[in-house]
Amino acid sequence: MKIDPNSSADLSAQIAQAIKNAIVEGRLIVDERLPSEAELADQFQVSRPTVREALKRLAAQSLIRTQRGAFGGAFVNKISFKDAYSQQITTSTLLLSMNAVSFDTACEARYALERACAPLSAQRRTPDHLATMRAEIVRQGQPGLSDETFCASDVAFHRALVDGAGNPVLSYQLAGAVEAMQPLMNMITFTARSREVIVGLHTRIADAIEARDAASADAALVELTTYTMTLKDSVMAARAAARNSAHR
Amino acid sequence: MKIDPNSSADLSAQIAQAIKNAIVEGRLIVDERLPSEAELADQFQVSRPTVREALKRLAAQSLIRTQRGAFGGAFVNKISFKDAYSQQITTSTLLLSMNAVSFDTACEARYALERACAPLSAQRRTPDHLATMRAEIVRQGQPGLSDETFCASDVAFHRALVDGAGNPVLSYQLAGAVEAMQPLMNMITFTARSREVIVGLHTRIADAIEARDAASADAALVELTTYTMTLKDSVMAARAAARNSAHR
DNA sequence: ATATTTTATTTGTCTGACATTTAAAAGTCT
DNA sequence: AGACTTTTAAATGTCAGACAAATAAAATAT
Repeated sequence: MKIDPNSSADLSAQIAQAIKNAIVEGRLIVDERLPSEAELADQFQVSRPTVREALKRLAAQSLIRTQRGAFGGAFVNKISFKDAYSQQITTSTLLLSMNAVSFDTACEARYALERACAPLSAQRRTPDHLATMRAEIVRQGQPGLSDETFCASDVAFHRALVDGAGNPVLSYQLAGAVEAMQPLMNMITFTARSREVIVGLHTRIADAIEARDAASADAALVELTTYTMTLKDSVMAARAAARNSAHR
Repeated sequence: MKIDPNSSADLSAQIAQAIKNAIVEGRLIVDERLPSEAELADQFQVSRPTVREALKRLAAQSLIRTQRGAFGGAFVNKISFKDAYSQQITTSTLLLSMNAVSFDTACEARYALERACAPLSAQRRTPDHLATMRAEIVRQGQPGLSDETFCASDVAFHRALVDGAGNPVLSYQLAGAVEAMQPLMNMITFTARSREVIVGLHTRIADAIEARDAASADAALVELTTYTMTLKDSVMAARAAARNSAHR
């Protein structure tokens, strides 16, 4: 592992990259201990604070974990699906908000991916997944629910659907798409009528998944996609109208 | 923004989290300048090195960028699709290798997601996407190609297919699934015969996308999924056989 | 008016020190 | 001998102060 002191990049960034490469290329394996900070400083010919900044960069990506005390140190971290989930969710969320991704684009992506999971979920869902879906449907039908709570339940329903596919890689990929949509969904005010429609579609989806009927699940998801988009259009139109009348 | 000096977590981790929350919740907006390191150290009642470690954590996640000099400092970074791509690819790749995700699981996820893109790609693909796909098909047919180069071309082909959907969110989500599969695909030795089959299926996919025929594209993708899995099975079987005979 | 130099500010890096945590090793008691 | 306690060494976490390097604004010179 070498670094170039004449490069324009920060030393700590170079060191972090060098160690990251070693991990990605398998030269450092899970749970292997890195040299101590003092030894790394020696190897790279930099000071300990610089090494520490590099290690913090890696820790922020869950690539290493550190432990204090004798026989402590920095260890190559086995990145868990949970770590990867949360990373993906924050990245996706910021990506959508900062790049002003349109509701339609995000919505299309989300439901396209979800439809990819539905046939597998119809095959493999367990009673647990069905129970979660049914429970969320009940919650969504309760009166007096805030829009935020309704949205959160919506996310939980769809995550159960996705998890039903029994493929952790799919669940991981979908986590970003589904959760990152939530802030956008929160902009919608759900009337009693629209909640009724959504609960109806959720019920059809749950029924189809329970009956292992992939085609029906897909059809209901398509309808849900369309309905979500028209719902957003009408909410936007209503707001525009309210703004116009207020300005006169 | 407050931190708890009695918490078990590192001060730098707490500070990073506090600033991250401010960004995610929109209290700090894109291109806004954070206070200087000295001011932050003052605010949080810690030393400058500690603040710096916190900032490096954020920089590692592309949440901020720093600039030296007068009127420099740390600025909230607009996370780009490119940033998000590369983060997702390394995370996905490590997730697969460290958690010993089976070839079948990763493969299933990848093709399920890709099939989700195909109908959209059939609708919206530009001549550019088609040209890329055709060019990669030609490359894949050339003799004397190493397995690695063949795999890389395979990835390029499928990325063009995905990008054809014209939905950057989908492209971003798929980048992880497609690229992270590459190390697993690299374990396969592609015989002349198997390359011929794959090129044939790729041609059918490109033809279908060109003809805006979503159903045919889907059918070809399903065949490709099945074929990839049987290919991997036969490679594994051949290796097992070789091991057995060598041991006798 | 333009070009150059100066200056102030800020990040990047280094040195050295002390605090805190932790597990192994040594010691003590029953 | 075995169980408990104390000591110790090694490592990360934190701090203070200093200097280097970059950079843009301000001041100066042409």
